Amino acid sequence: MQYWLIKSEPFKYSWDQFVADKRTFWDGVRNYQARNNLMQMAKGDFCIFYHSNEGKEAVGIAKVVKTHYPDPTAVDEPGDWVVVDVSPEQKLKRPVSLAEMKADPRLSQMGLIRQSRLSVVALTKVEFDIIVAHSEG
DNA sequence: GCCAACGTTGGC
DNA sequence: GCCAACGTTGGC
Repeated sequence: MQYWLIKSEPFKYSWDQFVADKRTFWDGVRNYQARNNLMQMAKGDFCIFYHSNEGKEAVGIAKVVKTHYPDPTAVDEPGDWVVVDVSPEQKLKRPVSLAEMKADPRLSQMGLIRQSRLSVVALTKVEFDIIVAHSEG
């Protein structure tokens, strides 16, 4: 079991849209590191759903329901890009802001903060649990 | 709107 | 294969 954080601009694809869809394929990744992370995702892995730009906060938890397959939106593009299927697991009781995560020294090493541009980053179970704890605190 | 960080591209 | 130039992302 692994843990991840996936970023989306709410303008492009918001948590509410995700919940309405019940399931989506996570497309648009055009970065090799992020793609490699997608390829490592296993069925049942949990992902923190993070709103970038607008909001800048973790808003929910998604679950990987299908492992990687070719990105249907990238068939005409060079490179082998992939997507995974994810479903909403639960909404966080309250969003956890980036400022709050930055303020927690236990999260200072997490991928989101170390490499803020990466759209799919790995989390440790500890980091995942800390974020969830913040949302309940 | 600016800027920092980082990835990608292309000339050599 | 190196490195400068450029583009993109995302926080502020």
